[in-house]
Amino acid sequence: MANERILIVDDEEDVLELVQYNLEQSGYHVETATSGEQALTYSKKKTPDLIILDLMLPGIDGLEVCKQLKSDVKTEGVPIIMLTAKGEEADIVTGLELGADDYVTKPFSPKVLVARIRRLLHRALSRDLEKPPMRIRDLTIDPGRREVRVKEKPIQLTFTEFNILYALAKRPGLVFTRYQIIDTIHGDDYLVTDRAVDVQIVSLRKKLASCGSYIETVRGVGYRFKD
Amino acid sequence: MANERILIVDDEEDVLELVQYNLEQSGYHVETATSGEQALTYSKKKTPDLIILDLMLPGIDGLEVCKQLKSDVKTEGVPIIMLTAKGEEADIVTGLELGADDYVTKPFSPKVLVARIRRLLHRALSRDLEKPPMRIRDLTIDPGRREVRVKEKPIQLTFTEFNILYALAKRPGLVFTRYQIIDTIHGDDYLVTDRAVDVQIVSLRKKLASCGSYIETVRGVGYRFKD
DNA sequence: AGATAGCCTGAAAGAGATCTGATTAGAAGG
DNA sequence: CCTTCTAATCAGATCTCTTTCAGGCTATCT
Repeated sequence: MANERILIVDDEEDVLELVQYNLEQSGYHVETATSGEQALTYSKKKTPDLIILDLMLPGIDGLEVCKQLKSDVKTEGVPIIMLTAKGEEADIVTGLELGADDYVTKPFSPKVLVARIRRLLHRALSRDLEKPPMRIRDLTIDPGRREVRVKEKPIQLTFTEFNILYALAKRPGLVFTRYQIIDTIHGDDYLVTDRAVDVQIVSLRKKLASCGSYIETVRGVGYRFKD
Repeated sequence: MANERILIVDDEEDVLELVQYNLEQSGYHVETATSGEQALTYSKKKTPDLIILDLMLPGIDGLEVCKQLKSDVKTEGVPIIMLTAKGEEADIVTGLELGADDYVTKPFSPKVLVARIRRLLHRALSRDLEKPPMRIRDLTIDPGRREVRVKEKPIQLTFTEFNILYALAKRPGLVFTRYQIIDTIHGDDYLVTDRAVDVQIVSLRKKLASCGSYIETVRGVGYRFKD
């Protein structure tokens, strides 16, 4: 409960200030970004607890930001509140489809915004626990407690190993290139060789023992989780 | 992997060399241009897969080049990374509005640049990966999972086999010469005999079994996918 | 500070895919 | 039916991609 970090993304200074003031009054820690890039970069580096996202942004627009955040393991769980101009119903619908959690139309009352924030943060806390474990034959992946079991026996995975496994297992059959894997796990410009992925895969397979073969190599392309 | 062609536009020789060296190390095929005019001419002749564009150029400046590229059907889809001097925020914003996809401020680290390039190229590529499977009578081609099925039975294809089949099947009825096939699979200047294509076709047909005849030989010209 | 765990790199070994060049089979045209 | 092309085959040579390993770096904990 202590002092959640909220990221506000908007290119208008006045809006930023207004919101920042109100949120800080309510006891939140506030960070700001004025462009889609900034928002993405920041989110991937220091995952905030909630994001307030203006849809009208120069460069990468809000919807795109939303989409990217929701497709990255690291940030997919972060609640997003969209800020939209009145009469942009189409955007609202798209945004919600892309995974945004709520929206507020401009002009808005700070009180309303704070109320929405409180609700979402509250919900987010309990949601992680609700994420049901996935079962794939002998393998159980529990994203809530970040635990993996092979034939009911718990396996110790490191942070990265877990993320890779989870990312692959969420889309069984789909092939991921090494760089796609890197991008999903760490931020976008995370500078590593693709060899790093191989090494993680190796130790994953080793730890998964009899389930190691669930991770298939697709020669010339990347890896995938067996369907 | 498939040797993407990257065009670098900058009037400073050192920058060109530095970038060219690093990109070639990373396996890209690099072309250079030292003026806006050159850049435009080249791009229209041989559409590159990505353009790195310095904004400070003699003659037609970078922003103008960007605008023209993005307004031409042939090149509008090509990702553009702008190179800007520090403190030219205004240009960055204009550039992004004109449709540029990313920017890097000078001086920059080659590693960061390579990471950005990779990201942009991926984005273009993964669109392809998420395409829905194609069905042609008994044959199913699923680009996302790089899997082919004949009468619902999965067939193991190698990297090249899959690429050839997919390329042909995307344009049924259209005849491809052997060299066109090579060009689509590997980069433009990939030096192999056209015998290599025959061999791949043969093993493709063998693996496709009853669907093998979907690939027709066009005597004296090349191959095509039966319409 | 020293120790430990996690992660990344680069080289080398191993597995597999791909290419070549010679040869055989098969079509087209006279 | 015979000639002349082009396509299909094949097996070994070559090249590429993956796996594996050892060493180093960083962050964290003691």
